[in-house]
Amino acid sequence: MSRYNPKEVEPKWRSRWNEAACFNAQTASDKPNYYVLEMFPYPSGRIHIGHVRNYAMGDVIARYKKASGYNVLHPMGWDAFGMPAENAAMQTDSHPAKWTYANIDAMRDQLKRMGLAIDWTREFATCDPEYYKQQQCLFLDFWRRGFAYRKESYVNWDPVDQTVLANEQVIDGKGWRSDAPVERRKLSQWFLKITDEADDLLAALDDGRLAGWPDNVKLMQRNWIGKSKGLTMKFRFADGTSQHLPPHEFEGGLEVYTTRPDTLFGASFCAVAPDHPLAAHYAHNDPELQAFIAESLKTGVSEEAVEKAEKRGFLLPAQVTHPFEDRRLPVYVANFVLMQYGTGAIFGCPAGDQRDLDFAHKYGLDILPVVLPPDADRATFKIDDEAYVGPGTLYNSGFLDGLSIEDGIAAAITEIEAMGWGEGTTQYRLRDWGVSRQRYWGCPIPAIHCDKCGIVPVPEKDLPVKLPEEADFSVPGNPLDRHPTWKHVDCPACGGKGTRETDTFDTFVDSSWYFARFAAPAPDAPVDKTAADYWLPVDQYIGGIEHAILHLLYARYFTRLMKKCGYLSVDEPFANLFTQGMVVHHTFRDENGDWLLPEDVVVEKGAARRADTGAPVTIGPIEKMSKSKRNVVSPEAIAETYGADAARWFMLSDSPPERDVEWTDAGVDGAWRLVGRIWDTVCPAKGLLKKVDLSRPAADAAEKSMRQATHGAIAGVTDDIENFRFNKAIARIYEFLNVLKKTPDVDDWARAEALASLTQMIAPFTPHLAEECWETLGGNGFVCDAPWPKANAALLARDTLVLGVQVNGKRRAELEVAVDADNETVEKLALSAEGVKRHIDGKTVRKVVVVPGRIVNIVAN
RNA sequence: GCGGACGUGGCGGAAUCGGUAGACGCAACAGACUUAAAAUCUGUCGAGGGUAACCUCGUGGGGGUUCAAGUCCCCCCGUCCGCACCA
Repeated sequence: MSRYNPKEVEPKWRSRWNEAACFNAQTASDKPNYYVLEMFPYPSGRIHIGHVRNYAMGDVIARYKKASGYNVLHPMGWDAFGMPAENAAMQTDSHPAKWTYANIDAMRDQLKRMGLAIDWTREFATCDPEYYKQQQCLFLDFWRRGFAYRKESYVNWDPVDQTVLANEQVIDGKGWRSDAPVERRKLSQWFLKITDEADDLLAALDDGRLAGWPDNVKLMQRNWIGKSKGLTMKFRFADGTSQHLPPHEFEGGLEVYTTRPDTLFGASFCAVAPDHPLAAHYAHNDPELQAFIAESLKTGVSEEAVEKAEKRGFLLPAQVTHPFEDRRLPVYVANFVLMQYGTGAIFGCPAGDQRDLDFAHKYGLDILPVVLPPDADRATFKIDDEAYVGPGTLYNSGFLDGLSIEDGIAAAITEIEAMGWGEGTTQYRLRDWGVSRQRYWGCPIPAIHCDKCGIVPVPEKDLPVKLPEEADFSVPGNPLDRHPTWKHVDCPACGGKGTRETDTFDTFVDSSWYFARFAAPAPDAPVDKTAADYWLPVDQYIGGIEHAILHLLYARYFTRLMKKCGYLSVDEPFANLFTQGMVVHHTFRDENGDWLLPEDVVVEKGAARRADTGAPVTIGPIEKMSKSKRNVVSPEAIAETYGADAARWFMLSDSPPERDVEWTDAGVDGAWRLVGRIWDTVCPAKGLLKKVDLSRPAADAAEKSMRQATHGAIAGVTDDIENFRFNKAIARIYEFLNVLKKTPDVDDWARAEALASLTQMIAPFTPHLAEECWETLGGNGFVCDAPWPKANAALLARDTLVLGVQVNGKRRAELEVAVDADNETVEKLALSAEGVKRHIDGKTVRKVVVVPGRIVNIVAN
C-alpha cells in the first residue's frame, strides 16, 4: 500500500477534469438546471482561508447537485473595480489595472489549486471593458426610462478617500473603509430611484418570493426599507406670522409627517430640521440662528455620541394653528429632527413621544396626555419623565375621545383629508441610491455635459466609454477630472464642445447584475435572454452576512429594473440564500502600531512576540480576516503540506457553516489523518468494483448490518448536504468510517457497496482524493460524474431498537426491543430490568409511560 | 434605546417533535510499534464520590409547566449582530 501523496494526486485530477471539461455548464441539456453561486471575490491579492471556506461550501453544493443529475452552473469572476486598486496605484506608482489583473492572475491560480468545480470559461472581471460596456448600456436604458436622475444633494464626503459615500457606507459617522469622520458636502450626483421599488422589495420579503432566504436577512432588509404609514399635513401659519415667507415654498403652511395623527390633540409645538428651508429663511438675518444650525448639523453627523441625549431647539418667530382647536403652536428649529426623513418637520406631542417630552421639559411646553393606558384612571394618570407609547384609549381629544389608537389614526386622517389640510401617506427610511463616485477605478458613467443641451447620454455606438490608460494617481481626488484630455469631447446632440461625466459608478452597481452576465453572456447585449431565462434565478447564492443589506438589496433592485427593460423575466435574482460565517482571527500590531501577519507572531501563555526578533506584540480583538489588518491565514502553506482536500475538509468540519469560526492551526492535522485513513481503507480493495457488479442485487442477505450502516450514512449525509449541515455530514462520514474499520469481515459485495458509497460521499468535500479512490476501486469514469448514491429505505428500517428506561425521569436501564413490540411487552420488560428493579424496590409504581420507539418512564414513590 | 440571534466538557460542536445530554472532531493522558523521535494504531477522557457494581451533581443564574426540560413559559445575567433621534 502506497502512502497517499496529494502533491502528485491533486494536480493530476485537476488536469484530467480540465481536459474533460467536467465542470462546464451545458448550454443545451435535458437535465434539470441548477445555478450555484458564491459572492465573487474582490481581487485583493491573495486568497485567505475565509475564501476557502466560502468557495468550498459552494463547491460541495455544485458537486453534489451535479452528481444528483443536474446541469450545474458554477461560475467565478472578479469584483474588480474599487478604491484599493487606486490606493495601491498611489502608493506604488503603478496603474490600478496592472495591479488588479496581476492580483486576479494570482488568485485565479490559487483558487484553481483548491480543485473547485467551476466553469472557468465564463470568468470575467467587472473592470473588463466588455463587461462595463454592457453596464453602461443598462444605465442608458435605466436613464431613458426615468430610473436614473441627477440631483444636487448633501453627500457624505470621506475626507481621507476623497470620495462620496452612500449612507450605508457611513458607520457611526465614519467612512466604512477609511474610518475617518464623514463631512457633509453639496454635490450634483447620479441617483437610482430605488425608492420607487421600495414597496415591492418589501412585499417580496413576505409573500413567499424569498421563502429560501434566512429570516434574519429578510428582517434586516425590512428594517432598512423602514416603511411606515401616517399622515402628511400642513399646519397653517397663524395670522401675522407668515407674511415674509416665500409663498411658493410655504403655501398652505408647514408640512409635517406623523405616524400618530391620533395624538394631534396633544400637540404643543412644531419643529423643523436644522437644514429645513424654513430654518434657512429665518437664519438669513439671524446670526444666532445661523450658529445654532451650524452647530446642530455638525453634531448630527459626526459627534452624535457626545451630546447624545440633549434635545435642543431654537424658537422661530413663526407660529402655526392647530387643525382642530383654536390655539397656536410655537415653531422651533430642533436638532433632533432629520431633514432626510418625512418632510423634515414634525409636530410634537410630548405625552406620546420621549424626544418630544424631553424637549417640552427643557422649553417649558405643555404636556397633555391623550392616550389613557388600559387600566389607568383618567383623573390620576400623569406623564412625568416617561412618555406613554403603549396601547390605550384616546381622551382629551375632542372628536377622537374613546377611540382606540388604531381607529383614532384612521379618524384623524379622514378628518384632515376632509378639511383639505393633508392626506394619508407612506414613508420609507430607504433613500434613493447615490451611485456617483469621484474616482478613477470604476465604470465611467456614460454622460456628456453640454452648456447648450444639458446632460446628454453617450450614444450606444460610442460605448464603452473607456477609462483613459494614462492617469495621474500621485495626489488625492479624482484623476478623471484632472486628466488633460479625456473629458473633452463633442456634444453628441449639438456637436459643440462638451465634457464627459467624470464620476464613475459605485462598485455595488458592478455587483448588482454579474450573476446574470455569468449565466447569459452575450457579445452585443448585457445578457442573452434565452440563457438568462434558462438559468435564472440563481438557485443557491452563498455569501457573507455582511452583505445582508447593501449588495443583496441592490441586486434585487437591479433585477427588477432589468426585468422592466426586458432583459430578464424574474424579479428576484436569488431563490435561495445562505449566509456563511466568517473566518476570524486575532489582529496583531507591533510597537510601531503596524499590523502583523499571524504567521510572523508567536503566541505563548497569552503573550505575543515577533517570530523573528522576539519583540513584543499587541494582541488585538478577533476580527474578520482582512488584508488591511493583515490577520489573514494563507491556505497555501496548508495546501502545500497537506493538500487542498485536507484544507477543504478542515474548513467544513466542526463548525456550522453559518457561524463564525476562529482560525486555529491545531485541527488541520485531523483533516490530514482523515485523508490517510480513507486512503488506507480503500487501498486494500483495489479493483473491487471490477469484480463485483453493484447493479445486481446483494449477494448475501447476511451482510445486513454493514449495508444498514452504508445506507444510513448515505441518507444522513445526503440530508445534511441538502440542509447546509456540512459539519454534520462530515461527522457522519467519520462514524461510517469507524463502522467500516470495526467490521473487517464482510463479503466483497457489501464491502464494494460501502467503499463506493464512501468515495462518492467524500467527493464533494475532498474531490481529488475521491477520484483517486474511485480509480483505485475500479469505478467507471470520474467519480464526479457518478450518480449520487440512493439510500435504500428497506435497509434504513431497523428490526430492534434500544430504549432508555427511566424511573422518575432518571435513566436507569436500557432495553433492546423489537421495533414492533407492543406497549405491554415493553412495559413488562422495563419493569423487570435489573437497573429498574433496584429503584422501584419498596415503592409503588404509580404510572408507566411508554412512548413507542423513544422511551419508557416509570413513576414510583 | 429598539429589533434579532445565542449561551452545552479543556476547545469546536451534536442532541429532527419535550424522550438515554456530550455524537463526531481537536487537544490531553496512557499503552503498542521504534534504539529514539515523528507518523500510525489501541484505549481513557463532564465534575465529585466509590476497590467495584454503582451513586450524586451537571447544558449562563433563579423560578415554573410536565411522567419527562439543553429544548416550552416567566424573571435575571452575559456575548454577538443589525438599526439607531425615522416623528
